[in-house]
Amino acid sequence: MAAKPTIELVALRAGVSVASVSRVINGTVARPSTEAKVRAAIAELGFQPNSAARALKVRQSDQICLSFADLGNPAYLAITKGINSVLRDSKYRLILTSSVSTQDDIINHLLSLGRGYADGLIISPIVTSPEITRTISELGIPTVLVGTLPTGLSIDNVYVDSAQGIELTVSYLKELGKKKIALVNGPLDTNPGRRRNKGFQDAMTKNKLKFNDDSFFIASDFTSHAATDLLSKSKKITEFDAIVSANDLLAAGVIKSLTDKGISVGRDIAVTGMDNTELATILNPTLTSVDLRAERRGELAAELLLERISNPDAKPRKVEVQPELVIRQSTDASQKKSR
Amino acid sequence: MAAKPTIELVALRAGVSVASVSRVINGTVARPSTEAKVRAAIAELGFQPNSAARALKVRQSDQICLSFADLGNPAYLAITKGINSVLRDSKYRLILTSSVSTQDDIINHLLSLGRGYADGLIISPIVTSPEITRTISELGIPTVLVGTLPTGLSIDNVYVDSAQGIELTVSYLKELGKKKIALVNGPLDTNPGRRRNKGFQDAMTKNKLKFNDDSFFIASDFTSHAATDLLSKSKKITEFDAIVSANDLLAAGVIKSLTDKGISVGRDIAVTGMDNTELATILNPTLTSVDLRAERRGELAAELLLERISNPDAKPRKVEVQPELVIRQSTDASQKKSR
DNA sequence: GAAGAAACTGTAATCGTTTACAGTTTACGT
DNA sequence: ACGTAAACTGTAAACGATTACAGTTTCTTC
Repeated sequence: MAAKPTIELVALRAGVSVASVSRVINGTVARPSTEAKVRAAIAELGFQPNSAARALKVRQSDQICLSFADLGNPAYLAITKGINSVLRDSKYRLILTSSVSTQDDIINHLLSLGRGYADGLIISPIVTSPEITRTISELGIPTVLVGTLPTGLSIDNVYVDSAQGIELTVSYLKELGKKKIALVNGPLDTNPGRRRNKGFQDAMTKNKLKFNDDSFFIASDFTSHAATDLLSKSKKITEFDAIVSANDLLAAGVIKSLTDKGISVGRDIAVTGMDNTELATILNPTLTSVDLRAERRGELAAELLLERISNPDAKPRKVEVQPELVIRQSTDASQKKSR
Repeated sequence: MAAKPTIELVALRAGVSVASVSRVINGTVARPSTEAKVRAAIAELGFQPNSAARALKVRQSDQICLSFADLGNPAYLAITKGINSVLRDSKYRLILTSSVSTQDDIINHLLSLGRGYADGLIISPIVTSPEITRTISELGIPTVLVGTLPTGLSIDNVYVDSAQGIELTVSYLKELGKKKIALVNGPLDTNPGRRRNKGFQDAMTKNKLKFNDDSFFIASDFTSHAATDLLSKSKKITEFDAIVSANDLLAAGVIKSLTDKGISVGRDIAVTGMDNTELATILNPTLTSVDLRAERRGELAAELLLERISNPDAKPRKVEVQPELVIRQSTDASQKKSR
């Protein structure tokens, strides 16, 4: 390996000044003849401008930081895909900071952005405390938060109303003639868990459907195993004619438990999921699920962030994405294969 | 927002020189009294050292770049998790470069590393051409390749022998008394597709099992839909007593098609998958699958890279990970729930 | 308490770019 | 062909850290 060529070497080779080389690289004015000489020298030397030096001088890193609690979660992954599709053609690189789960983790991570290694941040905190939002605001770094945020905060925000997704599900089930509807949810000490419990209560009330404490099944986490563990011991579950699950994984566990009990899902009991992941089309029967548009939220977040970066003083925006119910065999056995 | 504090401001505040501040930050010698003054000043000002300036001076970015064709693929995601778990406690940040799929993409991306924004690279190219491996070698940046590589190349490498995984599956099926075994594979113009076809042929030959062209079912891609599309029109498939699928998604499609035909998977026909993703435990019946240890490969790749960075002249290493067959209901109906 | 060694600290150069400013060349109109 | 405006180019000073080197302080030892 020869030493890496610098802009100075290129200038020497091209017989121009370093300023001219820099200008060619950055697309500012240059006479065609100069540009040609510089480009030739760059090509000959295989020159690549040092990003640290540039970052130091212009005070921007061309990097955007992504901060999620757990990339393994398909919903976050879908968000990431959306972000990536927008950023792919931009100059920005994506930095991953996964497993930032506790409040202290998050705050530390936010503070570390003061080192200037990122021009913007897309964050979806699993917990949203005032400390966190305050730190974000004080940080002064362009930030978009994916997830629901208390009103009155001036942070760009894209979110989906999952409660509305449940409402969509419940009224659809009512139309199908279902009367006894249960909710299979994950832990209530999480944002999604709380929100979905509340959403279910509201939806049931609004649709004038009866429910009580027995209508709620709380699994130990949001996985399919948690759902099977919970339901395999339960006999009560078969008294319901429809089961709303807080996500697709739980729904998979529900379907499995019911099938094992000899119940025909889609015919005897309707089951719905939430997130509309690929799993919904793989399960047998295929799963009716609320699409929370994770990938779309990712795209929007990235777009919002780019606008924020180019116009830091604009008024913060909140963008809501509409959930969408996708009907498949688990509620309607007549459905043919669909995606 | 006040202007960001610099090391100079900290020095002023602490009543010492910038050199001392730098030394305290970097943990080199300093009198306790000096250190205390500096730390106090840092805390007061909320100082965070600028990473671009540091990177420029010390010629390292504390960033590691990850280059995958498609993060959406669960296997890549698992590798990423493994990498992340190792890098979490290091000083390194992870940069994601997803969707680097064609050879030109890869080469361009490799060259761009010349800008010095990463100290190391973990790459799993979907295609491996001599141009690519040559570029990696010439680049002189510490690199670990995840995936199989022609012998004789001096690049750190971690891989799993998927053919051996198929051999494991086939001999297990033979033990079960299966005689007519089919392979459901994805496209043959991909590395995994080619490799698995070959692996199947070898395994069948080695186990003295009969097969011919009709034993190979080639889906249009590696998804469950491709498998169902392929098999729903096929009657031949029911002539087999075991079906080896090239990954879990295909296996899901296979199970679905067979179930729709009224065949009891695990009892009438055995089905196996590959990758041992979470899906294997969710499907009904649960899926016997070869674990290719993706997360483990990620961990190893990260460890290899860290060693390479700290010791650039060491001899390149190839690390092989052993595949493992996980038996579940799709081949053995007596299996109880397992994970 | 003084000499010498050891430990620490400060000054200033440096990393590789960008860009303000001043200086030079080219283009244009007459 | 000449003057002026427009377009381009070069010099040199940043950006904010690290670190060699020399200078200073503290510690040991007698």
